[in-house]
Amino acid sequence: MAKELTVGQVAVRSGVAVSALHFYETKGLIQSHRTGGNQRRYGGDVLRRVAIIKVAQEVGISLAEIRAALASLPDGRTPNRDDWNALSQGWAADLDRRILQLQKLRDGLTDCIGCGCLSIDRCKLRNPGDRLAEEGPGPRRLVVAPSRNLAGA
Amino acid sequence: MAKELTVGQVAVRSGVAVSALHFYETKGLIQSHRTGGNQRRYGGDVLRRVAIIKVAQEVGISLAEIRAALASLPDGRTPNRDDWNALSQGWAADLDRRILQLQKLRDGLTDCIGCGCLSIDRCKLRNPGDRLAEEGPGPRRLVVAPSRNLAGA
DNA sequence: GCTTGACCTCAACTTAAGTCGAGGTTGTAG
DNA sequence: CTACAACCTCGACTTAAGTTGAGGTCAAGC
Repeated sequence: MAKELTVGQVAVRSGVAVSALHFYETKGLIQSHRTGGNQRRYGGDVLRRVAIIKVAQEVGISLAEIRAALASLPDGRTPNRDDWNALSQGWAADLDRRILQLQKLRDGLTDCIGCGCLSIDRCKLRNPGDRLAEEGPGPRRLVVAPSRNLAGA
Repeated sequence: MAKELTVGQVAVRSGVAVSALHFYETKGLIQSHRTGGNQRRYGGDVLRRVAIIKVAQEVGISLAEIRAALASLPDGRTPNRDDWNALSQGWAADLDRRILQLQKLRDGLTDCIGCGCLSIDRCKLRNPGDRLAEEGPGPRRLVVAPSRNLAGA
């Protein structure tokens, strides 16, 4: 068997706090088995998983979505290159969408804020791409982080 | 005087919940004066301010940063086009940085996750642009939302 | 002049992604 | 075999950006 890692070792080698590793485990993002004394031991692939988690987070993906994506990895065997590849495909596509959205936003920003046209009702920034189109008054749903559903990727 | 608006009217016309308007006021993002009966009344420019707040949020700017930026607007007079323009300049620049960062991330994603090179120590995604370079083990500072300081804009 | 809807304050709750500390156990080096 | 570092669980705390509700007041139409 490959060498097993303790939480502390994983923490050092992944650059993630022990508390975060515990947290990820409670959220089902990583797994461990326990020694007789109830201490966690990790297989080598946990480092890869943690790396994926951090990269995905940096890209703006929530832990819930990451969990869903990681859940699509094979359960029995160690994931191979194709498995990881499938993951990255979906995220790269999502990233593309997000980049496009930001570009649209940037292009509209100067126009909209700067020029005085920001009229709330017909401004292209306030209503980007028709979303939130016509829902009447009252609170809109929270649209701060515009990441789409990519759990199925 | 231009017509004054109640919170409810501002809520309907801006598409923001009354509770959010109260919240923005406690945070110093908008102001009101009060009637004899202690009810809020807003000037017309509040709609503009709220619009800016929502647009900026969509772009990923925090309320604290928005507050700082709005604080740079003239206090006595109603902000004019140039004032708003100065605001948008800084944010557009920040947006550009963010877009570039995301593009770098996307380019690295397939390479890094897909190809099997994701080695934690020397991966270009795990250490994008040298930040977080060498700080030893232990918890890193929170770097989930990579927006830079733009309060001064 | 009263009823009803809009408004007021304040405190508690929410979610995400963890951190921190207390109090107790394990494992390993000397 | 003992000391001490590393581990365990659990609950409370943090920040952002609000929402929800309780308990009470204001204002406008009939």
